Order: sequence, then C-alpha cells, then structure tokens
Amino acid sequence: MSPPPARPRNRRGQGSRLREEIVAAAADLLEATGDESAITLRAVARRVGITAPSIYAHFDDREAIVHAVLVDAFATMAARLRAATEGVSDPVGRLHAGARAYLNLAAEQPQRYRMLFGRRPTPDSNTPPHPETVETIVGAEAFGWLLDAISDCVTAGRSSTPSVLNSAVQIWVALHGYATLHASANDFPWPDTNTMLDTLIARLAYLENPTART
Amino acid sequence: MSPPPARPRNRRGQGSRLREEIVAAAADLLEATGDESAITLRAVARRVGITAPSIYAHFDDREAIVHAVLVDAFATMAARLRAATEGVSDPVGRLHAGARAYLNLAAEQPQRYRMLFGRRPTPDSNTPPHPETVETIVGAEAFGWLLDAISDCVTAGRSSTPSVLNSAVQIWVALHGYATLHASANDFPWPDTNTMLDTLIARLAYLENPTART
DNA sequence: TGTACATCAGTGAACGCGCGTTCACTGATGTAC
DNA sequence: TGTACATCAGTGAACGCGCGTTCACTGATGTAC
Repeated sequence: MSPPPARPRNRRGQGSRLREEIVAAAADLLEATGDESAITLRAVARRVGITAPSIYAHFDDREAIVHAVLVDAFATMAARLRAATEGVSDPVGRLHAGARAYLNLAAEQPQRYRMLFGRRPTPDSNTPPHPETVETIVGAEAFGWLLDAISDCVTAGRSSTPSVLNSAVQIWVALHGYATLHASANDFPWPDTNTMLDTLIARLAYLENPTART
Repeated sequence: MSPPPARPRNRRGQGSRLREEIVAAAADLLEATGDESAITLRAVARRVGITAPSIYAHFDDREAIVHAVLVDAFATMAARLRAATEGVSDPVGRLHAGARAYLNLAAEQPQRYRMLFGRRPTPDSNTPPHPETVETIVGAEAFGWLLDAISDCVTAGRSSTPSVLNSAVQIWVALHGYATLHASANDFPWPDTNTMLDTLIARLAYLENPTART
C-alpha cells in the first residue's frame, strides 16, 4: 500500500547500527502488542524500514532478536537500580529507592519486565540455553542487591528481621507481584504506590523506624 | 504418519461431550507448552482425535476456546478456595488455608494461573470483551474473600492491622508474586512454602499470635 | 583530480509450513411406521 | 420384527495468509592507483 518509509541506508562501516534499530523495533512491538509472538522478522523489518532478510546480517534467527531484547531489558534494569541507589547513603533510604526504581521500570516497560521474570519455565526438555541464563543473572544481581540493602539496614540497627534471607525473598516476591498485578489489573482501586511500598517494606524487613510519608 | 487415534464418535445427543474434551485438550496444550499460542484449532483437534472443522460445532472461533479455558480456570479457583476454607472456623486458620489453596492451585496449573492474572492489559483499543470481565470477576471474588478473612481476624481480636484493605492488597500481591516467581524460577533456593507463607501473612495482616509451624 | 574496482548494506523473489476458516459431504445412529 | 428415512457427529479438501528462511542479486560507498 504505502511505500516503505524513506530510510537512508547506513554508510559503510555503520551497518551495525541496524542492529540497535532492530532491537529497539522488537522492543516497541513487544510493548505495543503485549505479545512476544508479535516479534516477527517481517514485523520488525517493516518497523525499521528494511526487508526481512536484512536482519540475518545481524541475527542468526528470530530467537536471537528476542534474546537481544531480553539482554537489553536486563542491562536497563541493572543500570536503573545502580543509578537510583548509588548516591543514597542511608540504608533504609537505599532500600526504598531501589524498590521504587524497580517498580518504576516495571511500570514503564511492563512487557519487557514480564519477559524478564514472567517467563514460562520451559516445561519439557527443549530448553533453549540463553534465556534461562539471563534470567538467572538478573535475578542474582537484583536479589543480591536486595540482600545487601537489608543487611546494611540490620548492621545500622534499623532492621530487626530474624532472617535477612527470608525478608529479601518476601520483599522480592511482593515487589514482583505488585509490578505484574498493577500492570494487568488497571481497574483495581490500587492504593498509592509509594505509601504501600513503604509499609510493605517496613513490615517485611522489620524496620523499626519506617520513613514517614504522607 | 500415525493414523488418528481410534476415538469412538459420540452417540446421538452426546455431541456436546466433545466440547469438554476440547477445553481439556486446550488446557493440556497450554500447560504442556507454556504458551497460549499453542492453543491452535489444529493442535487441539489432533489431541482430541478429531479434525479441526469439527470444533466449529462447539466454538465460534479459536478465541472462544481460549475463553472457555479461562472460564474453567476461574471456576476451579473459586471451587478450590471454597473447599479449602468452608470447614475452618478459626479466622486465622481460614486465612492460612485459603492462601495455601491459592498457591497450591497456582503451582499445579501454573500456565492457567498465569492466564487468570498475568494477562497483558490489552494495550490499545482492540479490547476483546470477555477476558477482562472474567478477570475482574475472579479478582473480585478472590479479593473479596481475602478482605472478609482479614476482617474476621480483626473482629476476633487476632489482627491489629491499621487497614484491612491495605493488608489485603499486600497479601494478595505477595501471594501472586510468589505464585508466579516460584513457577518461573525453579533454580532459586526457595524457602519452604508454608513457613514463608505463615510469616508473610502474620507480618502483613498484623497477626498477634501467628500459628506456630516447625 | 579522475577512474576502476572491491566492499558491503540491503533487496526481491521464492520455498514450504501451519494456521483459521469455508464448504460440500458422509455415514452411523436412532426413530416412525 | 423389519425397513425407509431424517438427523447429527464428524470428515476431507481447499482457500488465502503471514511466517522463517534461502538465494542470487544490486547499487551506493569508499579506496587504490
């Protein structure tokens, strides 16, 4: 119908720019449709303004694109957590800041967030190697951060939790539940995110002096 | 390759039995592959032992099958919650029993559970009417049950929560997070479900005398 | 400065596949007489 | 009890579609001389 959008071909040596455009287009498709199966070689190509076979210069197959989106989401999550917490010296403040950053990203990019942690567990034996690995890494990184934050609260005498590990698991679980439910049940009368987050963390991490919020 | 499995045709008037077989096959496919898109007219037909067009005698289109699986999952969840809690008079015990039943069903049928609450929020305007409605009903029913259970705890002097609503939201969120994360992160060193569940509920519902568990 | 040429970003046609859906049909089952 | 026939559960071929992937190719860009 409409002619393909005028996309200037990359200059010599800049061909790998197309790679980033492809990943971005795939991520857009995912967020726009809410469906991983919408990431199609042809749909991605259409969105970028190229033809489908051009993708093979940068990706082995369709699955490699999905994997790249996953890796990108992972990097974004790690960077956000780092940026949100690196300047905060108060351990309780750091815990809150990290949790808020986590929920913010999940709210901004719900489908990519779902991709990170909401994946099916590959029921049978046809396990593709990469995604599980990435998940594990993200999980380990984010969870390790959470463990550290709670430990610091304990060390600073701000938390009286009987088990740092259990507190961390419970907070992670609650954050994840909030992130996914909030995205899918928009019509639910959700309480204010920050208020809920603060009391949730205070209870599960046994914070003696939860930061006051109004 | 292999001949279709010898499936005796239903007798006159029993044709509607096929409907149940179709829904069951679709649910099996969903659980086996972890992917809603695996519910295909042809795949379902293959599994039941019929040809694809036969399905049209019972369902308008593919989407209607998916919807039927959703409705079935809803009914199962409601029945389980009812069965698990109706004989329990102690309000704290009822709260625990319901939560455990909720997590058990989610663990048994992770994909169907994901379908109930983990659906994409239909990003644009192409809203199909039914699934949202079902979700809302399930959510309302399960959440209403949770509110009642916590209220009963308060009335019995077993909970000192400052807000029944907030406690309910936080517990629901944590249960959902546990259900989905536990299913997708098998390699994570999860603490014992019941122990974690008990302390989680005790903290979030402000139970003064959490039931002892060893 | 000019030109031949190698490079490389990207094209366009084609393949086989599984899909949802339609259509005209078949043949076993039960019923009317 | 026997037979003609209506009913209804299910079939089989066919359609057009979008998909992943392959293949031989084109033509603009930069470089060597």
